[in-house]
Amino acid sequence: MNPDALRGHMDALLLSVVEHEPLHGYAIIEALRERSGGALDVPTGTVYPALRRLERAGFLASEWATVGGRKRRTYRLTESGRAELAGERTAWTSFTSVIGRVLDPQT
Amino acid sequence: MNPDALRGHMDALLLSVVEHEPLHGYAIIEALRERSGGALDVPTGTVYPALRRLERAGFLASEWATVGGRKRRTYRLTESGRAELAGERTAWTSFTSVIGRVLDPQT
DNA sequence: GTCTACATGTAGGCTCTCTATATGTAGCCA
DNA sequence: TGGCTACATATAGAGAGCCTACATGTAGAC
Repeated sequence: MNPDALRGHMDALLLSVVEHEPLHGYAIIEALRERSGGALDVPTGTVYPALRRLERAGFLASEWATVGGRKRRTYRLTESGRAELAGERTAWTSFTSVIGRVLDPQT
Repeated sequence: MNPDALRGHMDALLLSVVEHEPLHGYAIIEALRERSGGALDVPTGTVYPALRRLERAGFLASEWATVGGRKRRTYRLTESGRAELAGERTAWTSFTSVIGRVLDPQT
């Protein structure tokens, strides 16, 4: 997967994966790998800064927890984040429609 | 259309649009706008450098022409570019499949 | 005692797209 | 004559975000 292709879609992926259950960074990476059937293996250097950015933007909220002696920062979707995710899904649909039409014109 | 979303897909768009007929930069911008139903309005500052990059990469070849007193640099797809475009189309299909699966898991 | 899995984080680089600007021709209109 | 719009190409610099590489630490297995 070409890294640049993810540009501008990472937010939607991250928000989507914590939609129904709060997860910490490491678990988010694993969830992305699982949901994508192994195609998405996003490095920590991408995910952690992105999560902080999304929290700053108000789309995520986090709190620390200690599980099995290890510290985790668990992120959950805020109301604002839920709205953002809905918007991202709509944008994704129109995005694929537009690009798809250009790549394979039904002429 | 969020500019970042185009990242990594611009090449495919540009190659696709000159697949069946050579076009010059200005015409390429118009073709993208038409094919996308007006959704894609790519600025010249994006297209011209991108075309040169694709030519340097060997995917496009260009030659100058003068039409109606105006100079045009017309780009055509090379054999290498044709192969690249095919690869980009395959990549696009798997890309949309992967992201789509993460955004809307059929769980 | 070492290795792997778990877990978070930052610094710096890289690349691409965008905005803004520059340059010039052709044609229309007042 | 002057101004406006469409046509046509090009570059400089900014901005953003994803990546590589590195740093740090715990827990458990062998």
